[in-house]
Amino acid sequence: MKKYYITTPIYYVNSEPHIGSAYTTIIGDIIARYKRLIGYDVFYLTGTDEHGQKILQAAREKGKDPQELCDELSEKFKKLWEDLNITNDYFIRTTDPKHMETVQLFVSKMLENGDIYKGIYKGWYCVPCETYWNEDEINITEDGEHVCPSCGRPLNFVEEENYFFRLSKYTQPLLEHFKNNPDFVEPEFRRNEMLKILEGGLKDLSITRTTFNWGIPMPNDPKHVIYVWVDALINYISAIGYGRDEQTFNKWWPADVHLIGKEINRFHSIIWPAMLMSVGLPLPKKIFAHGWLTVNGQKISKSLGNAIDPREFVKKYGNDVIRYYLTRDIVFGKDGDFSEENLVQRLNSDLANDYGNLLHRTVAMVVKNFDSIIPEPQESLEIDNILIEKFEKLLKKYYEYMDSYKLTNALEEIWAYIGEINKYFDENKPWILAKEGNKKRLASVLYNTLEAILRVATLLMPFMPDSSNEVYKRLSQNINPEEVFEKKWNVLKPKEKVIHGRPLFNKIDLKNFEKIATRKEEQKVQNKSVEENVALISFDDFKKIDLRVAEILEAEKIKKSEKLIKLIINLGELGKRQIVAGIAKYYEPEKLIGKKIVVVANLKPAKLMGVESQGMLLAAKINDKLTLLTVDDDIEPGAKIS
RNA sequence: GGCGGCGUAGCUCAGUGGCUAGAGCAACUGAUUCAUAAUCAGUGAGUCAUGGGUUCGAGUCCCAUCGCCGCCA
Repeated sequence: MKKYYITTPIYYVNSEPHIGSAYTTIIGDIIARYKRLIGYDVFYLTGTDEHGQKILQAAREKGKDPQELCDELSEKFKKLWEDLNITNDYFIRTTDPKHMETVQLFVSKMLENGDIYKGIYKGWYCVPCETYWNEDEINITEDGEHVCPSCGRPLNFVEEENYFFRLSKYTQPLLEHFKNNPDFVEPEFRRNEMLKILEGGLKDLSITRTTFNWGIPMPNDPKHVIYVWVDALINYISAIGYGRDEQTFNKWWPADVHLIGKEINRFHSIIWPAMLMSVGLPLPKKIFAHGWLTVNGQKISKSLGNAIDPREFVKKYGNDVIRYYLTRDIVFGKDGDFSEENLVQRLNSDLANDYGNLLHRTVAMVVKNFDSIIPEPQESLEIDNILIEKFEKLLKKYYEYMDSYKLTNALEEIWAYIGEINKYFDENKPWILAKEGNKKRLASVLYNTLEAILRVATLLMPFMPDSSNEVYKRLSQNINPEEVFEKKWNVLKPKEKVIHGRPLFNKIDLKNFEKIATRKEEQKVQNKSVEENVALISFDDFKKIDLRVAEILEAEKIKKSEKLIKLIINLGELGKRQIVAGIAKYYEPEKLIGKKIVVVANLKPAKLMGVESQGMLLAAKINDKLTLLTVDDDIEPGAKIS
C-alpha cells in the first residue's frame, strides 16, 4: 500500500487558535481524507509548539507556570480539531519528553558532524518575533529607540555566547536541490523568493539561547537551550519515531508534503532542509506555502485581538459549509478574504440550490412514484451514456487537480458536473414520465440521477464528510466508496429505501442575516482603548498624518442633522477649508469662532449629510464628554504639529 | 533601497501575441413545475489601472507612472 505523510505546522501556543490555523488544518484534512479515500495509507500530523521566550512571557503575564499554560492551550487546539472533525493521526507537543529527547539526539548528530560551533552573538533581539536582527536591519526611532523592523516594537540588545549552525555550508547543496526539484516549494513565486535568498548566500544561524530556560537543553552544554525553531522543525520526524522506532520512521519519512503558511517558508524551505542534510536524512518531497486569510477584509492579528474563533462559524453554519467555502472561494496558495457574505452566497447557490436541492427533488420523486424504493435501471439511452461519460471525464480531472493541490479547481469541476445532473434531470422531464405512466423510463432516469449524486457525494467526501455520509444514509447505501472509483456505473444498489429528510443545506437570507464578525466588532469597540495601546504604528505611519493648527472662522449647524457642524477654518499657508465635525451636541456654533484647534489636514475629503468635509478636527471624548484639542499658546494658523 | 507579483464585467476570478476578451455568482428575459421562489435556456457597448513603445497584430512583450501586496536589505 502506498503511503502518504502530510503535516501542518505545529501551532504556537501563545494564544488561542484562530481561523488561520483552522484553515491550514482543514486543508490538510481534506488532502489526508482524499488520499485515504483513494487507497493510500496516510499519516496526518499536527500539534503544538510550546517552547520559547514568548510563551514564558505569556505565562508570566498570566501568573502561570509555562507548562500549565501549554497544557491548557494545546488542549484547546486538540479540542478544536475534534470539533472540526479533523482526522489527524497524531498530535505532537514539543514539551513531550519523547520529542525533547529526539531533538537532543538530532542536535548531537549535528554536533558530531561538526556543523555546530560556539561563537559570540551580539545584537538586537525581538522577543515577540523570537528573532535576532542585524544592525543594518533594524529601525531607529526619533528618540533613539531601536525597534523591530517586523513588528515595530522595542528591541533588546543582547550579547551572549551561542552555538551556531553552519547553515552557510548548505547554500550550494540547497541550490542544487532546488534546481533538481523544481516542485520542491510551491507555489512557484514562493519558490523564487527562496531561491533569491539562496543565491544571496546563507549566514550561519544562532541556534541556542542562554537568557532563559524554557526550552530543550543543549545536550553537551545544558546552560543553553535550543532555539525554538530548531526544536519545532524536528517535530516532523520525532512524531514518527525518529531515533526511537526506526521501522515506523522509515515507513513514513520523507514527508510527502509540509503544509505551511507563507510566513514560515524560510524555516521550512531552507533551514529545515539544511538541518536534514546535516544529519543525512532525505528531504521532504514538497513544501506548500499557502497565503493568509483576512476576515471580512480585515487582517487577522493575534495582537489586535480580532482573531475570530472558528467554532462560532462552525456552530452557525456547520463544518461542511465552512470547509466547502474555504476551499471553493479561496484559491489555495494565494491570499484570500474570509467573507461571511460570500460564504452565505456559496451556501445558498452552490450547496442548497445546486446540490442539496438536486438530491431533494430526486428523492421526492422516488418517494411518490416508487414507494420510496430505489428502482432498478432499465434499458439505457444515449443521454444516459453521456452522463456516464461526463463523470469519467470529471474523475480524471478530479485526480489531476487533487494530486496537485488545486482543490478549488477540483470543486469547480464537481459543480460543473452537478450542473450536468440537473440538466439531465430537466431534459428527461421525469415528472412528465410519471404523468404518462412511463415507469420504465422513469426508473432509469431516477436511478441514473441518484447514481450520479452518489458519485458526487463520494468525490466530495474529503471536502464535506458529514453531508456525503448523509447522502449515503439517505439512499441507504452500505457500499464501499472505493467502488465509485473502480466501477464504471451502477454502483448504486437498487431496491433500497430512500429517506426524504430535510434539505441537506439550509439557505440563509442574505438580506438580513447577522454576521458573526459584526458581533465581534461590537465587542472590539468596547475594548478599543485597550486595543489602541496594543496596536503600535511606526513613526513612518505617524508621519503620514499632517496635523495642523487651524483657526475657526465660521461655524454653523447643518440642517437636518443633530450632530454636525460645518466649519470654515483658516489653515494659514494651506488656505481656507470647509470641514464638518460631529460636535453639535457639545458646542454652540457661535462659541467656536476664533478658537485655534487641531485638524488632520491631509484626510481624504468625504461628504457628510451631503456636505463636503476637507479635513477632520481632533477632540477628546470619553462617555458623554467631549472637548476640542486646542493649542497652549498662541500660534499662527497652519503651524505643523509633530 | 533592491527584486518580484498583482491591478480584466456589479462581485470573485480565468485568460500559450492573432477569429467578435471568458467562467461562476448577482441582475434581466424566456421555459418549466419534480424540488429549498428551485432547476434549465438565453442575455455582458467591460477605457483588459494610466501613458508611451515594439509588432501586420498586445489584456498577453518592452519602458515609464499610479495604486495594492510579497520577499530581501
